[in-house]
Amino acid sequence: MPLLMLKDLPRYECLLEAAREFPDLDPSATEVFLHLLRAGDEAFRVVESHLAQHDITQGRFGVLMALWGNDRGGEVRPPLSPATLAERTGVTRATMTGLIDTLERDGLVRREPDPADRRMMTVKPTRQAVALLTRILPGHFQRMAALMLPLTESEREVLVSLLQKIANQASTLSPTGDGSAAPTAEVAARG
Amino acid sequence: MPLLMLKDLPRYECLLEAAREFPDLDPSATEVFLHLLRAGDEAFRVVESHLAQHDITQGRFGVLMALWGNDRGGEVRPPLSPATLAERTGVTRATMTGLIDTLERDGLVRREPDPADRRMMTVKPTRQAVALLTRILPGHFQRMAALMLPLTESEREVLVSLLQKIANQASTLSPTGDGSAAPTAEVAARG
DNA sequence: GGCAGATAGTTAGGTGGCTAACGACAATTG
DNA sequence: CAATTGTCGTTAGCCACCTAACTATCTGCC
Repeated sequence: MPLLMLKDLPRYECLLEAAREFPDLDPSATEVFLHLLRAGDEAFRVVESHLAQHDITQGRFGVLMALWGNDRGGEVRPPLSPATLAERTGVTRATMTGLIDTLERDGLVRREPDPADRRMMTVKPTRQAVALLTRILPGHFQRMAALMLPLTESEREVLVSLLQKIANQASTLSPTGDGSAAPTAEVAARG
Repeated sequence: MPLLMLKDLPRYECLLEAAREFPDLDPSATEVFLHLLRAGDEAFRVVESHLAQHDITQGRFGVLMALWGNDRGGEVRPPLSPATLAERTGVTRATMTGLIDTLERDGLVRREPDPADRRMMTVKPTRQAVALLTRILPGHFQRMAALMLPLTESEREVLVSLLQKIANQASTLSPTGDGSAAPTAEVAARG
């Protein structure tokens, strides 16, 4: 996707050298950060290129998965609104409007007004969407499995727990993670 | 950034349940995949929001870092071309054209024709770019360090090695990783 | 009832990513 | 030398992401 800054990551010696000039630079932290972004980016691209073979993008796929997940599990659940989809897939409502536009144009989704609240719409997947997912998912799962093939089960557990620590820490640092001023002030104290 | 598909990751029991329906679904692999993308995305956003405070984006920051890195280390190195910058930052040449456009508009880089090869341009950072980086970098390093604070040094080493395994595996699976047909055939064998 | 504030969806404008195709030029090869 | 082949930068068009602002509607409080 769009987030890799350096194709060839800097060697560790270069980080050590740069750390002499910048006391704030933590070489091992920087190294983890760069490897995290690179691994995430490459894993993302593997899946993305597969979805592209079915003429679908990650954003649209996420919407279809959210809709599909809502329609499974026996119980009858109310259809989802654009706002709910935006929240579950992690994009803004404005972005969701665009995604639903293209999905609707391609016949994968239908918009219908919500009978109870006239501000709201409901979004429902069409049969073609279900058929498309049925075609895509096996290969999608195979690729995720193939990506993790080099890792043993215990390595996977370790990796998940370490990634969770980073994600939790990011939540406390990020503006969306609430905390607002406190972490910024602390981090920027020396800036 | 744009790569998270599910804000709240599915619980492991749901993955186990879904695996009964989809024999290709490897629950632990899927879990690692989702955590990897989420952690990468959140870490990315932490840094991105800091850069945004200085009116700069990740893509532009990457270009400036590449230019800055080229001008350091004593030796006189020839200025970089857009094609080289594209390769080092991992985007296409077309994308680099756009990035350089906005950087030039904002007075952070200058384009000059290459005297030796009239197809080529050279891209040089301005003084303002150096000043901007000097302002940004301390906070940038602080944020990377803060993100990794919950990890011990040995955990960082383990994490890097596990991430490397995934990145290597992605290279063998992805179309850019050469291999072209072979991995696809293997992965799709059961599809 | 009536008005203030919150919420849903959209629109407008900007950015950055991609592919495909181009013109200009360089390098190779007959 | 001429022709082919390849490379560089750009352009055009698409998509997805964002923020900010808008309209319509609902909710709650006087």
